[in-house]
Amino acid sequence: MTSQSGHTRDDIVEAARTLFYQRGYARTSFSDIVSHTGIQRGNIYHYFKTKNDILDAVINHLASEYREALSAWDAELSDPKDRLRRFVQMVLSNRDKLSRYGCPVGSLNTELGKEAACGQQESARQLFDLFLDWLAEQFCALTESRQARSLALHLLGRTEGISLMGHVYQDPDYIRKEIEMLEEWIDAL
Amino acid sequence: MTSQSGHTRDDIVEAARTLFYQRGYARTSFSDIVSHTGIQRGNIYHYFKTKNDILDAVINHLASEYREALSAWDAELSDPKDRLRRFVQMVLSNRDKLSRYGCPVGSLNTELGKEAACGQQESARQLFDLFLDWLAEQFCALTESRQARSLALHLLGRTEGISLMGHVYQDPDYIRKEIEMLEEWIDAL
DNA sequence: GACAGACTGGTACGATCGTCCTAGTCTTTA
DNA sequence: TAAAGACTAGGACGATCGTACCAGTCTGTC
Repeated sequence: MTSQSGHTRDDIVEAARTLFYQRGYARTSFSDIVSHTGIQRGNIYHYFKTKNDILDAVINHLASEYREALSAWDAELSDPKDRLRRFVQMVLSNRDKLSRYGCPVGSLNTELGKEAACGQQESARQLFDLFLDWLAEQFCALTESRQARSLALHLLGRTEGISLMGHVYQDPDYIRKEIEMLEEWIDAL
Repeated sequence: MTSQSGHTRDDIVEAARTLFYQRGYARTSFSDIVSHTGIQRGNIYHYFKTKNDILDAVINHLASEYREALSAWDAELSDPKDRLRRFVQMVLSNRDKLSRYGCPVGSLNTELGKEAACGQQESARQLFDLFLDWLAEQFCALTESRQARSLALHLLGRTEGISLMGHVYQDPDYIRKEIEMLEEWIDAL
């Protein structure tokens, strides 16, 4: 392997991503990552100086993953409404995980947005920006408007609310019904 | 004082309530509570055996506070729609705190809903139940329906989504506009 | 085949965590 | 006024936290 880092680094990021999602960042310790990967403390330290750096890598990993998904949708669908439908469809198809652990982006932002966290609210917010900008583009194509961003924020807020309540009440069926309402909302645009 | 506990206990609960809200439960330590109240460790331990017990007390404190507010609204307003408007109005008037720290109930549930938390998701969920049941009552009076609960869940989800996005983007103005939309939704019921 | 640098595995550190104990003080009651 | 029990203050406990260091191994290059 000529380029730096191999699968070991990826393993750390992947495990951390899952643990941060399922337990939250604060409740996940180095020891948790060690026991879930078999990779030793010092070895992890070789790739990341601090726990914060791991969080950084996880966020970047998520960001590129989401970017890929969005550009795949762009390539796959040309109608802005279809793209919006694809977006809410994602919530629907993830409803089991969402009702178990909540929205990865939403819960991460909620945690990092608190005081005296690690000061990475901005990085986490970028994950929202990714979707926000993409959604705004679609709305812009539908209604030539300065309110495209408002519509994007509205839709994001709706899906986040759905994820949160679906998580609290562990109710995939509620998610399904709410997503149907969102689809009707998109149709009526 | 004949009854057990005086203001000391209340001080602990009040400080913990604020700290848990602003920093999250996991990131709040005994030392934080000590330094924010001036009450010594051992003294706190006299009232609460574990940190979990403090959380319990905080949740109960919030619950009774919310119950009071709801019954005050019941006494003050008779029209179900007015009551619903009062509910969303609460979000509006709290928009500064909401955009700074998020929704107390929502963020607490998000944190406690994670794996390997302290197993108090149920207690935290009761805070939602409080509002959910009350909202369902109002919807029940509007439309004789089995879907009153669905409507209540919908409204709660909307407000939680608004709180979350308003928090992430620290945008009280977004909250204001979204609340206006919710008011129109109530009017059109 | 030896040198450099990426990588691994294990240990040790100081700090802080939540918990616990205990000696002393205040308040109530008989 | 003395005994009882609620309350306070402070320190100490073991465990675990994130961080740091280091001695070995693997691997690619000249």
